[in-house]
Amino acid sequence: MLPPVSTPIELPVYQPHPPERADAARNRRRILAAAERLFAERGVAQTSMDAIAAEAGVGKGTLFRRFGDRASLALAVLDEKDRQFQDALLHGPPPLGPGAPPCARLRAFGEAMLDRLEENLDLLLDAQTAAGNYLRSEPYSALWLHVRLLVQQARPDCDADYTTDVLLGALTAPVFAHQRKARGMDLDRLKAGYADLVDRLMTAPIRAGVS
Amino acid sequence: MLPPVSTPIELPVYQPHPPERADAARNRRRILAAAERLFAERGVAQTSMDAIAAEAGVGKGTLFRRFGDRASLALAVLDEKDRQFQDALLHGPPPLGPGAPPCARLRAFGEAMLDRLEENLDLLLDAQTAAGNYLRSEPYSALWLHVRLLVQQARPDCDADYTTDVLLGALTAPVFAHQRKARGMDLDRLKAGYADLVDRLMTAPIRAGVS
DNA sequence: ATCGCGAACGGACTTCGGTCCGGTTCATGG
DNA sequence: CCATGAACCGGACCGAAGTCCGTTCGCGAT
Repeated sequence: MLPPVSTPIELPVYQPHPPERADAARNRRRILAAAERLFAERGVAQTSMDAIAAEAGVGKGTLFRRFGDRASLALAVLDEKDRQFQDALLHGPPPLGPGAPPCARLRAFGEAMLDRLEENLDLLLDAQTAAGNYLRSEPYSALWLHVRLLVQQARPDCDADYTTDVLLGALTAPVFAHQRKARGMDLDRLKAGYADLVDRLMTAPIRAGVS
Repeated sequence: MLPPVSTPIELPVYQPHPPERADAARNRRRILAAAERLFAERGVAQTSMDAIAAEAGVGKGTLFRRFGDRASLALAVLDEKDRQFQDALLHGPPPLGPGAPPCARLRAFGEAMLDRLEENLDLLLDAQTAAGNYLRSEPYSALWLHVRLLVQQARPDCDADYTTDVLLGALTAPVFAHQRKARGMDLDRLKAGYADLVDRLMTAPIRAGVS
């Protein structure tokens, strides 16, 4: 039990970003602004990369140089939008922020994430549809570490890595979209379901035998 | 508590498939064979739809007419490969098949699914990377109903729909790929984690309060 | 102020998934 | 055996993602 924390291949090395050139910074801002605008006015799925480049007054090559691919751009736009969410987690008031017991924080986290999904579903779908590259992204890693820490505090006797994956897997954009749209489950039901999930995972008897 | 089973928009109507024309059937077989061959010999990701059409000696239009899109083709190929898995679930020996207690069947199901993921990861990644169209597919629905039934039997006092999503969410191709490749978790650890997940979800105290 | 270099730029180009539509083929009724 | 129309075929075509590479330009050094 309790397998070691695996840091298998590459741990997140500090990247000393050689300082960004002035025009590069300008273009990055332009691109993000253009993307945000177009996403808002005609929908994420209806917006091509060419259109964003044009709207930003920038070549396509520049766009891809800075953001790599469509999913990463979506992620970057999203990142701007919920930077506040990011540090509500770290420095905000309880129960989302520090100060509340870990279980309560996990529940609050789920609720906040579900609201976020409801709010930015298109963007999140786009960002997560790169066949798992999303799971390697920096924003996801941050969420993962956050949850993992809480899990470890609340339930030191389980495989925290795995449990974290389960909890975050339940807050995935495609799953959420399906629950919400195809099955018509409403937001409150999902919140209740998640809260119950946390409860059950965190309060279950230790290593229950077969049933 | 216990929200009603939602059958929101369209329930699966029986489609009386007007009988398939001879040439159509022949081409479908050719395409599946070609796809399987190319996937095997040069990898799923490296195989374009054009290449499959060419290998099958068939026009591109035909390919897309029969399978709709890339993900669906992957799913069809997969379906051929694990038809046996499908009915091991329904008619095979316990604990996978009927006869064992639901909890045991859920654990066996997870183990089998993980083996399946290990075996056909590329194919499954491809099939599931259609931004959630996979979740509407027939094979997925079958798995979902299977798990849902077991959940309901093992734990009649919870939101079975939601719990089912959680259990299947933990067996998703992108998550599996990330656990396996990026984090280097081995298969046994995942199996243990899933079994423990089932245990915790099914044996947790009823409606535990806050902690 | 000038120079030189490497990073940044941008748009033509390639690739590939997916659609369209005119021509062909299969199955059925006469 | 033939007429007929529905279903099917195939490849030209399209739009969008992502790459390439010759050109430009910011910026530290002289």
